[in-house]
Formats: sequence, C-alpha cells, structure tokens
Amino acid sequence: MSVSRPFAADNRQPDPAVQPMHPCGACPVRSLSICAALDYHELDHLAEIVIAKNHQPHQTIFAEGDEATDLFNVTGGTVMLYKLLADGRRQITGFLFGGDFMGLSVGGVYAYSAEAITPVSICRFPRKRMEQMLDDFPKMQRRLFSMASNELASAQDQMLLLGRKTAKEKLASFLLNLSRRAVRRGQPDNPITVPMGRADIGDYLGLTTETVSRTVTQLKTASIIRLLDGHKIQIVDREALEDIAEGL
Amino acid sequence: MSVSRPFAADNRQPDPAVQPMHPCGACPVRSLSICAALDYHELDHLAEIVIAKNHQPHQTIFAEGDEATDLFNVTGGTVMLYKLLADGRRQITGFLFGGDFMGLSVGGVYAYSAEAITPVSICRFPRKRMEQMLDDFPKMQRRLFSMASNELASAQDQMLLLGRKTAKEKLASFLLNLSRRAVRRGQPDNPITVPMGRADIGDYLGLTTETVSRTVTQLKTASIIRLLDGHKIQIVDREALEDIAEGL
DNA sequence: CCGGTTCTTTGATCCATATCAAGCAATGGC
DNA sequence: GCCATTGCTTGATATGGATCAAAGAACCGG
Repeated sequence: MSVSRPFAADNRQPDPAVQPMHPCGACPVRSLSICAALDYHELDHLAEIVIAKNHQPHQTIFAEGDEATDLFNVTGGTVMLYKLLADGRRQITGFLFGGDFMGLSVGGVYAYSAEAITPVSICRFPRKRMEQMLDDFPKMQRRLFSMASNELASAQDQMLLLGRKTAKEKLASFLLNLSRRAVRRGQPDNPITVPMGRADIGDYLGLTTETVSRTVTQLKTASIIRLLDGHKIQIVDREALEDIAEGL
Repeated sequence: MSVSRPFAADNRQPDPAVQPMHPCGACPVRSLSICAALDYHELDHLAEIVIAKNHQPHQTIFAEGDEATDLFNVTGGTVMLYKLLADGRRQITGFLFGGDFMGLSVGGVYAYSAEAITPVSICRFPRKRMEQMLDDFPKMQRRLFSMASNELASAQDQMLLLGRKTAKEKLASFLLNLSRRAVRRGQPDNPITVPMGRADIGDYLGLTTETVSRTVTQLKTASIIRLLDGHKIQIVDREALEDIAEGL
C-alpha cells in the first residue's frame, strides 16, 4: 500500500490514549472512501471535523430538500437514497454500503432522502469545513471528483437498466452488482447478503414487490440462484446470471 | 459580469491577427462551460490545448469502450449520449447542447457513446494536458466537480422518471427540461426547439417511437402543447404540463 | 412460546405500453 | 419538381408487469 501507516508498519497497536484524535486511523473503510486520498498526518485534520453517528433501521438521515449542511461517509451498514413523487411513488436511486459517500447537493439542498436500512454508522463532515479542506488538500478534491465520476457512470448503467431491461435482466444485474460491490469491500462475492426487502428492491429496479418476488422465484427454479438463511442469496450459476443481465 | 473582458470593456473588436490564440475569448457558451472558471489570462492556457471540431448529424464522436483520450465541450448543436445492450436496445442517457461537457471516463474508457444529432461544434481537450491544467487551476477542478454534481442530480431525476413515471409524465418532464435548459443558454423558454426525433425521445424516456407519438398527440389534443414548424413545440399551458410532470 | 405484525409468495385479472402493420407527411438527392 | 427514403402518426392486437387478493413464513415483543 502506498499510503504510509506507521502504526501498522511497526506492529504496534494504535493506543487510544495516545491517539485520541484518530478515529479515522482505525476506520475499516478508509481505503474505499474519500479519506483514502489523505495520508496519516492529513487525516488529523479530517478527524477534527468529523462527527461519527449511528442510525437505526427506518431512521431518516436527511431528507430531500433539507439544507445540505453536511457530507456523509457510510462506514458500516446499508443506507438507501430515494426520491418521491407527490402521490408516494418512490424511486430508490442507490444503496450505500461501507465506504460509500453521500450528500452531494445542488443549490444548497439535498436532492434525495437518505434512510438507514440496517443499523448504520456514518461519518458526518460539515460542508463548510469540508470545503476548506478541499482547498487545502487538492488530492481530496480529486478523490471526491473521481468518486462522483464513478457514481455518474453507475447512474448511467442504472438508466439503461430502468429504461430498457426486462424484470429478469434487472434482477440479474442487481444481484451481480451486489456481488461486485461486496468484493470491493473485501467480502466474499458469494453468497451475497441482501439486506433490503423485496419492496426496496422493487423501488430500485422500477418493479413492484410482487414482480421482484416472482422473478426471484424464477431464477431459483432455474437453479441460477439459491435462497439461504439470513438475507443471503447464493449465486449458483454466475455465467447464466451474467448472460441474463446483459440481455443475451 | 465578474470576469474581466478587456476587449469588450474598451469597445474594440477582437482582432484575429492580434489574438490568434484566443478562440475561447469569443466563445458563446464560455459562461456555461468548464471555461467559466477561468479568467481571460488563464484562458490562454486552455486555448493552447484545445482542438475545435465540427461534426455532422449521425456522426459518432466517440464510442463506448474507446480509450478516453479527451474531454469535450459542446459549443453548438445537439449531441446524444447513449448505451447499448447486445441485442441493440438503446438507452440515451442525455442530450447535450451548447455549454455542456462530456467525456468523463471510468477505468480509462468512455462509458457511453456520443453521436451528433444536428451539426455540432465541439472543443476537444486532451485528457493528459487537461489534468495538468486541473492541477494548476484548482478553480477549474472545482468547476468540473460542480458540473459533475449537477449531472449526477439530473441523472437521479432521470432514474425517477424512468422507473416510476407514466408515458405522459415522462413526456411532460422532458419538454419542461428542454425549456429550462434553453433558458440557461439564453434562449426563449417557449416555443422550444426539439431537434431530436421521436425514436431518440423514446430511447431517452424508456418508451417506443409509437408511444411517444401518441402521447405527443394526447398533449396536443388537450391543448397543452402545439406543434410548430421546424422541430418546434409551443407550450400552451405550462402549469398543466408541470402538474402532469410531477404526477399531480 | 405465543399472537400479532410485517414480509414474502402465489394466484387471478387487468391495463399501459409494446408490437405489428399501414398509410401519410416531410426531407433530400438529382 | 419528383421520386425515394425516412420519419411520424394512427390503428389493431398482444403482452409483461401492475394490481387486487389472500395464504404462508419470518420476525418480534412480551
């Protein structure tokens, strides 16, 4: 790893008494998040402005239209971002896991709501102080830009999915995405943990609960996946799933 | 205007013999694009690396999967960005007009294809030299980030549209977006110019050509819009259109 | 461990939009 | 200015997924 990690390097345990300002040093998702742009020293500055918080399932973290005072980094658990129409129709625009960030705003207000699906731990960075940091650490600015670019690319994939894929193709794509993202977090690619319910999956894929359920059953019956206990799904035939996801 | 423009200020015409390196100085969309971050002096550096090009309708500017060597800025005309599935199903992820930029990449290759719809003029910035500039001019980095953030927000709006809106709501949203974007370019908000065909609109909204056509007819019959010559549509009842777009 | 709540699955039916099929209108090359 | 091509509209029919309905299955608080 190119980032220096003195405490790991000399095999000492970080001592909380010596490092009271380093909650970030031990962060399990640092290498995935905005913070990966900073070395151990620069992390000090970040640690000074960060507020760590936990949220319970169904708790709203911020709502669409709220004044966008903070940027957030998910460090554990699953969060969903969504937008609503006046009559309650909902589109989930993304599921966030450890290492993902959220809170980009346009015109000073959040463009979507964020709600915890599982118990969630989150780092909150006051936007103003964060912007100051971005000026001081261009590396961080780049990192944020690169993460936004990635988000944009996956938003475009999602448009293709929503606009042009069938229910089966949507579900296959979704499961494979969960698998790929699990790998990025250092988790096994199989079986995958699916912490969100059928209704949430539906609102993410532009389907109803019932169609999600039926389509899961189809893939199960075709022996492409297997449902396990504890919100887990085993991918039995990944190649078949990939073919379906690409519309082959 | 806060950006200094010496030649405008003293009422002299820019002399091409004296200003051969200032194609950007006279750019009609400068205030909308990446370049807005730069003052007249800094623009010199940009002008040095820029390559201006024109493209004819149906011409591909770059293709999904191509090595992402450049960033682009549309200065005139209409461009579409799209992704394809193996069997030819297409999702248009965006229409670009003067001032819009494109070419963000992930993993070194373009994530979508870009094709001219009308005759188009484009500024092309070699990525490598552009990145150098971003380091030298943090303002520009910020500008790019802010533009990417806006793109992300409208991508999320589009997900809501694709996943949860009806054909009528989709079309109403589309027409209003065209109108709002025309205003940003200093054009009248009404009537709007709709340079793309029904098939392209369909592939943008997740509908077929026929459904787009039928839905346009519906709005026309309801006297909410009127079709004019030259790919123009007049919005007759904007409030009704807005209500439809929001699902009211 | 029990009863209530919530989530998931399955079934029957419906409908918005896709698909298939022409006819019609605009556009462009010669 | 005419024909060929392409794009747009309209009509008839089909269908994937929505909706309505209800029976399991998992979960949870006491």
